[in-house]
Amino acid sequence: MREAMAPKAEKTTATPALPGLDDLVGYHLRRASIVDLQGASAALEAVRSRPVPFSVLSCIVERPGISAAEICRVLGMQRANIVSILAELEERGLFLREADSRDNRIQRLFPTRHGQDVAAQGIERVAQHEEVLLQHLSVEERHELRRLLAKIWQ
Amino acid sequence: MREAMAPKAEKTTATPALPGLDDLVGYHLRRASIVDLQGASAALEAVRSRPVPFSVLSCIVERPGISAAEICRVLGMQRANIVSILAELEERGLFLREADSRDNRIQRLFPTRHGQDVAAQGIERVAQHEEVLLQHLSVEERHELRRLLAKIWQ
DNA sequence: TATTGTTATACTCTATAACTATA
DNA sequence: TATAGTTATAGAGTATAACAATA
Repeated sequence: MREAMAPKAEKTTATPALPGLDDLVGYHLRRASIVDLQGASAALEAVRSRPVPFSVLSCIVERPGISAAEICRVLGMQRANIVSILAELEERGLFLREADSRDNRIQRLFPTRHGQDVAAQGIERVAQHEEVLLQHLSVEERHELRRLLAKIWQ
Repeated sequence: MREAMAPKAEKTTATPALPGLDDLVGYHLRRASIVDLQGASAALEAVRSRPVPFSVLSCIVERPGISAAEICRVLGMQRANIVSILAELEERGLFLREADSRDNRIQRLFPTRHGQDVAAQGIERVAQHEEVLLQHLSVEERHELRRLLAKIWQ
C-alpha cells in the first residue's frame, strides 16, 4: 500500500524488458500448489494422513504388488524418504509386505481392505477439495490445466 | 477380453467413478511445482539465493519502501518466517532498513544497487530456466497456464 | 485491542551419503 | 557392479504460540 512518498531518489530507471516475479509461471505454480496442498492436507485429516503418505498409499492400492523402489520412481521421491512413511502406513494396517519369490531384495506391497477403504475415502475428500479449488475453472479449463501441468513434469 | 459369464467380483470390479492419483489436478500441480523448484533453485545458485529468499528480495526491489509485514501478505507467508530471510539478505547488503517516520513499529525496506543487480540477475536466470521448463509449451499455452494458475490462488 | 517485528519451536517434505544384503 | 531397503542427517519451507514495543 502507499508509495511511501519517494524516499530519496533512484527508483530504478524504468525496467521495461525485465520480467517481474508475477511474470514467472513458476511463481504462480508455487502459489497455486501451496493453496492446493493446504486444502488437500485439511481434506486428508479425515483419514489421518498427509499428501505424501497418502500418495504412497494410493500407489499401493492402485498397483498391488508394487515395491518401495518402484513407488519412489513413480512418485519421484528418494528411497530414503519412503521408509518412515511405509512404517507408519504398515503400523496402521493399511498394507502388508510380502517377500518377492524370485528376488529377496524386494518386498512386494499389498493393500489391506482397510487400506483400500482409507485410500478411497481420501481420494473422495481430496476430490471434494479440488472441486472448491477449481470452482472458477470450467471443465475444459481443468482438463487443459492438467494437460499442461503433465506436459511440464512428465 | 473374457466377458460373458458374468464375472463374480474379482480383480477390481471396474472402478469407473473412483478417481486415481493421476486424475487429481493437485497431483500434477505438485509434481510440476517440484520440477520447477528444482530448476529454479539451481538457477538461483548463480546469485547464491533460494526461491523464497529471492522472492522476498524481488518484492523489495519491485516495491521499494515495502514493510516486512506487507511482503508477507504479498507472498502469503508468515511474519515469523521472514525474519531470518531478511537478516540474511541484509547481511549481504542487498537492502537497507529505514524507520517509518509516522509509525515506529514499521521498518521500510529499500534495495541497494547491489540488491537490484542480484534481483535482475536472478530473474534472468530463472527466466532462462523457465524457457527449458516450458519448452514443449507454445507461447499461447504458457499464457493460458499462467492465467489458470493465477485463477486458483488469487 | 490490534499490528509489527521477533524468538522459539515443530512439522512436512526433499536431499545426500553411506551401510547391508542381495543379485 | 548394480539394486533394494535402510539409517542418519541436513536443509528448505511452512505453521503456531507467545512476547515487547507501538499504535
